[in-house]
Amino acid sequence: MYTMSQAFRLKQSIEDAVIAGEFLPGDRLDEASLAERFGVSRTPIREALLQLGAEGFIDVRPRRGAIVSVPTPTRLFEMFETMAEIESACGRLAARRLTPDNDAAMETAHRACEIAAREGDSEQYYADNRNFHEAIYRASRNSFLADQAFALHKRLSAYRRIQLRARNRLLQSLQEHAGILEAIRAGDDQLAATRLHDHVLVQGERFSDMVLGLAGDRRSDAAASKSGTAK
Amino acid sequence: MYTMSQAFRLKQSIEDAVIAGEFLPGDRLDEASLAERFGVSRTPIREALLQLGAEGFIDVRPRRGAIVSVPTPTRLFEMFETMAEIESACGRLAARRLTPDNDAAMETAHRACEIAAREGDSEQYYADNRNFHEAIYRASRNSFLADQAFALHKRLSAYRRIQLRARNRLLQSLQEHAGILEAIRAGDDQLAATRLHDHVLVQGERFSDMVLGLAGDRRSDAAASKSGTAK
DNA sequence: CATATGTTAATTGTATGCAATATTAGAAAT
DNA sequence: ATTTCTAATATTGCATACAATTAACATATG
Repeated sequence: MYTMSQAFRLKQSIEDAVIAGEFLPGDRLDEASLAERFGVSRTPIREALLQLGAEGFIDVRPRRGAIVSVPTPTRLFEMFETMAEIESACGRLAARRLTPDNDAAMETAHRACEIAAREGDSEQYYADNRNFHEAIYRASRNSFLADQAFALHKRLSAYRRIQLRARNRLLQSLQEHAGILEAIRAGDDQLAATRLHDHVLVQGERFSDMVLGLAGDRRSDAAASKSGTAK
Repeated sequence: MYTMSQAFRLKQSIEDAVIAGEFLPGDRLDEASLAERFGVSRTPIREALLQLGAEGFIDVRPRRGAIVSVPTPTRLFEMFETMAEIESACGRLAARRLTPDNDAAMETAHRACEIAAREGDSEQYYADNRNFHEAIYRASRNSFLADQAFALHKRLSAYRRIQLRARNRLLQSLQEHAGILEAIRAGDDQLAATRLHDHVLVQGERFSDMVLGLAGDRRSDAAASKSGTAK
């Protein structure tokens, strides 16, 4: 099936590049250079950028070009809080509807995380962690909710990656995963929801604390627009 | 400020037309006729369609054009279930964080619903109902979550409208609103969440029952792709 | 030296043309 | 009459050209 449009492939490529950290928040994505880089005209590039903009991945300001979104610390916290609520919902449903297939998928992903954590391989853990969370999304047996969850997960990946650098955070994360699995398997939807909520939100809180440089205050976001500039 | 691009205006216009029911699920949105209708070239039309596609409002299939999405009954149920979870989250946060402004906004919207319901004006209730729910989204004091909620609310509007036609449903809906408000004001986040969840999900369940033509089975969605065709 | 202003350069927005693909209509065969 | 294959038709995808707007820069002025 080689019937896929260029614009769609480009959308994927640009998204991947952003997720991989090749383009940092604040970087400009001008159509001409991207067109040259991918060996196409501006048209499919534009179409890809507009779609990514509609998905919230990047900011496309009329007449002023596209940049990788630079959320304020407050906004970032809100995004993590929303992620926490959505993942909670997935866990709640998963606890009620768990099937053997979904259980096995979560187990496999969890085992992979365990290995990566033991070896302190944060890059690998980052990948396995994504699979673990995706397995939970699917276990909700609500494919629409799962899609929404995964989309937001991707949008936050740039920030989560930074958070998972610390080694002890890796082990703590793994332990939380175990607790989540336990609750889902016990069919305790309430507990699964709160454990997932806390697991996700602690990342967001730690991250915005990190960005703010001070703990416990998420109101002051004046210094937000000063981050990353293109090389 | 007349600096807004055509593509953006078109996106809004097409979205409005879909929400207003001018284009029904399944209707084809071909670039040429839309271009003629709006007096522009295909380019900005294409850009608008691609953006709407990225937001999930319409389906753009490569080389096969765009159509207004035709969710299967199962998919529709999943969307309502997701809406229920997101609205729950909004209500839960609102119950914890309620401010006088947000309280007043909800009250105003609720009063408007009350009048429309008493008069049996379902078209008016439809509009006021949207405001009421939007007031709850904002009361969550998480603007990102509120945006997500509103976006999904818009996507479902075509289906909710049909549901609200019945008069007794109007009065029941209003009563549920009262209960939701009560729980939020009492600061009972748990109760607010479950009441909102049930309020939203009952719509989804009733609707998919309606689509299926049979109650209690949401598995058989074979007849899904048979709905609306362009005139 | 800082600020304002006018001109130039760079970038985005839209239109048009052509190529590639899908859809439809028609003819032929069963 | 129904099905299948082929050819005509229509529609989408991409490239290019031009127009409109913004950003950058130099120059003048306080």
